[in-house]
Amino acid sequence: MLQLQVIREDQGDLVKAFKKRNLDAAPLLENVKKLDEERRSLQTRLDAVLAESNSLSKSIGELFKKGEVEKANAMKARTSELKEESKSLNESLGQAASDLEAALYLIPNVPHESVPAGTSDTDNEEIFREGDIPVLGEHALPHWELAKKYDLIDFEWGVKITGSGFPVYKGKCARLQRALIAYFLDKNTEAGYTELQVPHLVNEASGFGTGQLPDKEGQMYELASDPLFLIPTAEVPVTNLMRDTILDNSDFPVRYTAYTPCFRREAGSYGAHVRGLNRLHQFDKVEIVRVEHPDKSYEALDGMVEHVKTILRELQLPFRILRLCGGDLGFTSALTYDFEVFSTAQDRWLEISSVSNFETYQANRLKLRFRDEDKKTRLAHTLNGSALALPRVLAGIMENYQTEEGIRVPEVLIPYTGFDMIN
RNA sequence: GGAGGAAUGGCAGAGUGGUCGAAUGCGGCAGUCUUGAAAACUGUUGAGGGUCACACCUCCGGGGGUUCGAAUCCCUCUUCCUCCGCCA
Repeated sequence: MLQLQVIREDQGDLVKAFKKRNLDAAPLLENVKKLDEERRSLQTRLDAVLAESNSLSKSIGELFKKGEVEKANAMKARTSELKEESKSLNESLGQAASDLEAALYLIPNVPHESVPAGTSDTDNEEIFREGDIPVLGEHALPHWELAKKYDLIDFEWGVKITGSGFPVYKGKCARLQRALIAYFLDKNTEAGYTELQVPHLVNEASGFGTGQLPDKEGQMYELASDPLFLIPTAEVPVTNLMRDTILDNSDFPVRYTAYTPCFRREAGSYGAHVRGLNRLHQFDKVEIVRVEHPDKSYEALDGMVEHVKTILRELQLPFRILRLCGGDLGFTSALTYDFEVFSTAQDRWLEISSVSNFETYQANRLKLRFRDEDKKTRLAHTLNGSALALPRVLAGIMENYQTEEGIRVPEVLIPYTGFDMIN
């Protein structure tokens, strides 16, 4: 959530910035300002009542000590008046505070100045492209056909034991997936990220911390028997590790990587675009998460982009990088780069990574701060990215590496798979 | 799952109704000394709200209660520890 201070001190720049998101923020911001003033005025009044009550209590104590019981008892009358008053003020204050919070939750992150205006994914700005798109010929198959041909993924089995969108990977494909996970983790570790294994269930507080709650609970699976959620991404548990934390300036950079399955309830549409591995309820992903000094976060973002590039380069997959436009930018993100791999057999780009800087938006909810040079506590910046999401990388490899003899295994993965051809 | 015990500042650990935002030690920071460092000594050192700055207010695991007044008493929840049971 946005910092109140930013909204209080705003000179109209915010409204302008939110236009890129096609959002008329003026009424939202005005509402927040109004509620903030209400809250503060209630707080001031409550503080005054409590101050009087505190000092009376002290006097009463002293009077009792001196044995002036009558005087003390006389003062008690005033105290109980104050108590009533503080009780009702406190209730109003609680209401005002939660109204204010609710109003703040409605405001998305401020887009970075480099974010292009636009309404949908067609307005995203391509900033980089690399790799040769293989020529496959007419016999080329999309990955769901390849999965059948070589008996690699069983979607029906998944339906049988769970439901649609929960595929079962078999044989060499399962092995290939395991190889990719190990390879990604190794690359991330090499790049300075510390590997973590984290729980795949999180509590409510964690959902709030990274912004899945209160609005997007429909996207997460919730347990019926306990107030826990299956994680939609490793971002949630990993970033929340640092909730309610004050880092030291020397703790930067904080860099973690984690492999987890990801669970998404989102129904999605049906048709070619969600066939096969394109859209699933459960998939695997290796995530990278950073916490940075505000002065360094964009440098860090660039570093993450470069890092993902080197992985795709090694896998020899044709890819491009998009800078998301305001209309496509996630609610909590200030700047996001999407990586897409070209699938020749599907003749379309597949999103395989999303790298974002959240600036202080998540940190504000998380109360993730650091002590700066002057020893003041300030909010840190959080960033994360996929390095990488498995299913579409797998699809890209299957489709782009297919030959008459079978599916070749990318060079860098052979040490992990132990075989060089799936057939 | 059963029986006990515990939860206090970065850490350790006092504090059982007012003089407690909280002793003491360690750690951190600043200074004295030193060519420099260490040691020693001195000072300083929680977070949030509020204010031009003070004042003032809140916070001793979470929530509720008793009381003029709660870290301290009561209820409740959560978590941790010990013992027993079960189990990968």
